[in-house]
Amino acid sequence: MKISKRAEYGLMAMVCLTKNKKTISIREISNIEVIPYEFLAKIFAKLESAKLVKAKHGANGGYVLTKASNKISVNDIISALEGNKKTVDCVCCQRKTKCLAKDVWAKLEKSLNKTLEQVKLSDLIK
Amino acid sequence: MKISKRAEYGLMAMVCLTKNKKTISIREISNIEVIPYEFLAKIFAKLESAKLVKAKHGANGGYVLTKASNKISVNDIISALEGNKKTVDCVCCQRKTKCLAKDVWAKLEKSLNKTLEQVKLSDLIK
DNA sequence: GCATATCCGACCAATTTAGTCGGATATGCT
DNA sequence: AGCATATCCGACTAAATTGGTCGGATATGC
Ligand code: SF4
Ligand code: SF4
Repeated sequence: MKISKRAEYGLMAMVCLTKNKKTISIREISNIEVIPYEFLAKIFAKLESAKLVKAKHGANGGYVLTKASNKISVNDIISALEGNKKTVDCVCCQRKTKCLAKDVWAKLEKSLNKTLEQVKLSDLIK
Repeated sequence: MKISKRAEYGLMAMVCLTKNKKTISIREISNIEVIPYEFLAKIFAKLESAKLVKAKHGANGGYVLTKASNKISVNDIISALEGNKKTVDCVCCQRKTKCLAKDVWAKLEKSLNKTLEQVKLSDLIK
């Protein structure tokens, strides 16, 4: 029940991106937010394949958001970065007792997503 | 963002305990729910120090709930078992930018607890 | 006093997370 | 064209966490 560094860095970087509006390079973000450069590069690779940002190669390149910041939710970002999306991997199930816990996890996950879905990137740059 | 086995087993065991009403030993639960015995013992140690269950030593011993099953929430159980309670460990913060992400984590955690608090043990034994 | 329990701490193996490195590829600029 | 500056990509490693084990101490019922 913990947010990974990947997600934390990712969100911070996205906030950074939102504020700047122009293309900004990983190197710059890495300096501003004090995030290991190589690690941040990998995070952006994921964000890109989730189509949340797009890259511009070459000199003066970097990343920009693909959508307006009020169209991107925190949930989008977390989902793109967090590998273990499911709160519990239900292998339903060699156990003798019929499982009731499952419903709890489902409920939890739903409320989790809902909460994170409500918060848009644009809400974070006040 | 994943529920640990500890918590999953713990919840299952508590449900098991709720159904039985009498003292039931770790050994029995371990057999019924197919959970490694030694591991389950450690889980119960934590549940006990959180005062959710109490032990009876010696022959025909085992565990019972300390409170009525409608007084114990899933959140109580998870909290007792999950080490990394905080979704993000905020070391606020050597970063240059003022952090806005923090509010999101706080909000997330709050909604998380609320959701799990609503579900009582007694709701799970239908 | 013995069988059956919980209790306790150290220990270990597997997995996951965080971070690194080397190099390929794409682009802007002079 | 050629160089500097970027992203891109995969393999690799180190540290932390998780899941699980073991040996023995302690408490209790019969
Ligand atoms: S949550 Fe329940 S159904 Fe799912 S794997 Fe665990 S015990 Fe089985
Ligand atoms: S959430 Fe924000 S304030 Fe907290 S440690 Fe991360 S960057 Fe710092």
